[in-house]
Amino acid sequence: MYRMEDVPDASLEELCPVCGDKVSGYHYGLLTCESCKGFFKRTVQNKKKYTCAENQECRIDKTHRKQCPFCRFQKCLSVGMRLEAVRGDRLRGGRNKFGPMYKRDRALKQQKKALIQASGFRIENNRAFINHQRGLMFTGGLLPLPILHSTALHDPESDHISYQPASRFSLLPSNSLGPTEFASLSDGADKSEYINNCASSSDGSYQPYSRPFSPQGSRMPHLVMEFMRCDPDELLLQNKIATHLLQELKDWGKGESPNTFSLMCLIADQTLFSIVEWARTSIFFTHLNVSDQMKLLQNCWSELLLLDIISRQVLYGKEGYLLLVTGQEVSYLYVSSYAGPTLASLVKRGQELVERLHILKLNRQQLACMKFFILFNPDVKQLEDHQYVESVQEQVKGALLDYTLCKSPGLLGCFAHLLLCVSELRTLSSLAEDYLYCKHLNKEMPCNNLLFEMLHAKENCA
DNA sequence: ATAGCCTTGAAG
DNA sequence: CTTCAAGGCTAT
Repeated sequence: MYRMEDVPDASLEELCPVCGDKVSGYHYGLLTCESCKGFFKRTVQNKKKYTCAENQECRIDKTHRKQCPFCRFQKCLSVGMRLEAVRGDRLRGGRNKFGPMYKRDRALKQQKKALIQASGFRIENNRAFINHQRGLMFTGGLLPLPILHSTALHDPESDHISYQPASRFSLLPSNSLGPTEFASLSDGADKSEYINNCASSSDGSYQPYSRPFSPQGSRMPHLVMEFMRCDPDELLLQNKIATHLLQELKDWGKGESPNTFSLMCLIADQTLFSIVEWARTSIFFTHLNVSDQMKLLQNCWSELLLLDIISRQVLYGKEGYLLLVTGQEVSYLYVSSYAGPTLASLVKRGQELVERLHILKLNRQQLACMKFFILFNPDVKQLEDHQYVESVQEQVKGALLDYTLCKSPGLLGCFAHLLLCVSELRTLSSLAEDYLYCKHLNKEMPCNNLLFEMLHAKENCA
């Protein structure tokens, strides 16, 4: 019996993010199967136009992939396959500019594997995950984790927690490129490099999400595209936070491990760092002076943190489980057994919000807008550049409205519902802050961290 | 049209 | 030289 880490090339054990078939290598930006590689090539080379007979949401898997080329191609694009990697000149052989990216992705996977080994996680067989979602708890798992393991209520036999294989997410989404790589992609006049007109904006900058074959009705406002560029990639984030967490755990000492609550604080803290980093380097925010930046972040950190958690459930989560930023899944059964009444009701309302956003079919584009909407809150007191913040929020609102109307033309209420969700989020975040503050008063909170500082900063403002 | 296998050729 | 992701070929 093979263990995952003994398999010669684990990357080939992964599944095609488009259809779930066996991966044959890197093709057009990421690991895919041979058939989707061919399909993507044919489509782009021959400039094929497909239409969907259904509602543009056909399920694409190994058996159904032939049925709707429209949805298959949509999925190709949405998981991050690159139009630019299909050569306009049909030149054969050699390498293109994606080479270094593939190399980096390999290194990342290697690192992740090492991480998983070091931490005692057992990665699940992806095939098992796709085929037997129901039975997973009993078959795939075997996961007594060092993390999330210290509460007496957790029974390792019942496998409430499982490791979430990263390959469910797009492995190399368009926005995982660094700035230098953006530059190198956009100025490519290489003879073997096919830059599609539609993939480059008029100012020459790279626009990952514009697509030449986009169906009518999903044209993306320019601003939404800008937001998407600022949006961190889930897999990179997962790696970063998992790495950090492991380091912290090592520092913690061998003997005792932190309790579940402390662990959650560590994770929240790291997430908060990533949120601040996101804001710090984002469009519009960089134009503000530091003082206003601080005020905005102190105002909305908990909303953004909560939105991060909730959106993860909507976009990637599965029923009955809480998906952590580290990729682990925690059964709600476990959560509720652990939580007191306050936390339990928070979690319940959170789940309801997840459900509402799920029904609204929240996607990453809308999420990106919501984050900016929350960040640029003109209600924050004593802003030096109040007018600017207000105008940004108006622009964000406009972009979200445009995008949402394009996306679901029939559903006028969709936009309004999203705003209602933002408002519910605000309520929940305020409750969550209260909860954390109580924890702090009871001296149950670790306090040398950003989470604690944020909690404190607001208290001083109020 | 699809998808498995083949050939090519610049980068390392 | 070897690698391996690009395009090409062809039976289904």
